[in-house]
Amino acid sequence: MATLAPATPKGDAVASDRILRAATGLFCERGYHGTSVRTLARVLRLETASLYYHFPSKQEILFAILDRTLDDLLDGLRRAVAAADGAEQRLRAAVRYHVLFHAHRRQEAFVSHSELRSLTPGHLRRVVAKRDQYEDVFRGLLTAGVRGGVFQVPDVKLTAAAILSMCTGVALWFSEGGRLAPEAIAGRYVEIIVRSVDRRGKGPRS
Amino acid sequence: MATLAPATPKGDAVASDRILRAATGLFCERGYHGTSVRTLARVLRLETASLYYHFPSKQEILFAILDRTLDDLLDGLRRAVAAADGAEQRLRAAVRYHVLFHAHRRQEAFVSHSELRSLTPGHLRRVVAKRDQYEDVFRGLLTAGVRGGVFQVPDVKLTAAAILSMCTGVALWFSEGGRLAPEAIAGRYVEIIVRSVDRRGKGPRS
DNA sequence: ATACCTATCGAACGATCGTTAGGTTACCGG
DNA sequence: CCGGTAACCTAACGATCGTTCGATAGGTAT
Repeated sequence: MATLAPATPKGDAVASDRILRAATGLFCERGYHGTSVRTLARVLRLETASLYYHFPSKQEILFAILDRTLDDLLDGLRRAVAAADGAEQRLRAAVRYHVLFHAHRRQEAFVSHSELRSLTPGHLRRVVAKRDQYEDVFRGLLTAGVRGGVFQVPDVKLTAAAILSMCTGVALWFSEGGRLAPEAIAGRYVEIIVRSVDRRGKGPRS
Repeated sequence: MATLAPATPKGDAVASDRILRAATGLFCERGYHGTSVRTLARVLRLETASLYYHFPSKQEILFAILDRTLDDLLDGLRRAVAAADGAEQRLRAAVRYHVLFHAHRRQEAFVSHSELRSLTPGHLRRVVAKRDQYEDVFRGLLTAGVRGGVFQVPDVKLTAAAILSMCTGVALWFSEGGRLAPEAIAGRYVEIIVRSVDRRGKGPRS
């Protein structure tokens, strides 16, 4: 199984990691523009000026969150897909990984989707490039399945976007103490998606 | 077919509608907290103070956008569902309407989802109540289909959330001049979703 | 002891925030 | 021609914004 926890090995993190974690929580809850540097500092029991020892600006904090999250997401996806064989199993692994990531690392995932618009143009370009790579993996999986006669997908680009929207939505409502555990949710989502792309499904006109 | 255009009949709108339209665009692009009242006024070629003749506060502008959008959304959905017969046709109509709404009124739909967190607690409560009603319609459609033996859905609540996430995602990427027209997208989404809930789909274990 | 580096602090900068008070214009019914 | 009202204006309020400056405490190496 791929790693889902953040990359910090030790119990208490480096100062910059503490900042990023607190910022992720606040950006998730109130948004980037809705969170002041003073509020972030107060949560960390620091003075405002101290933050600027670790990060040159508020914008760089946001970028660091998104950049790390996208790296982990893309890296984990490639691992998960590489560990599976066959088009259907690969798609199952990809969907499962995506859902688990969005459940376990809900705040980071949510911020990474909701605060794209708060990025500086240069930062946005870099983040979007990684997100496109991520989407390309899913398109590749669908295309492979279609070529292999396992899937029936009329429009690969559209279907990939639909699948990702659906799975990413988990980050909007998932709650740790909720009715369903991440693994259970992932299992359901895998079934829903595999059904919808399976060759043996019903045709376009009933 | 249900009405998808905003309720303003005349070519040039009332002042408050002009404000709401401009605010929707800005809130969609930069977010609520990322949009200043002065920016909104400049776009409208008004002075800042003039806005306060039409709305008592910035917060009320946001609420008006979300409240109207949710009303239109819920009203249109009920119309669309009522015009169809049978569980599958009703679900098709609901999905189609939802996708068309999120394509045609992309900005309002996007703001209604992304700026929930910027609402005052009291306003949030009212908006969430309407959103829950909306989701209940979809749950009801799925439940009816399961009872009627048309659908096979192991978890209605989860599936409804998944379907709505998927369709709502259209508002994130839809572009008016894009490759696919709203009707084409809606058609694809209907097929994807109907396939995934159809009784005759593959079982949970291949 | 001295020099240095890391991490923090108090205090303040100019800019911008949402909002308000009070005045001005244009039109409309009588 | 007049009173009233709708729609807008200029100007400013106190608060908060992101950021910077210079100082300081504690640890480590020389």
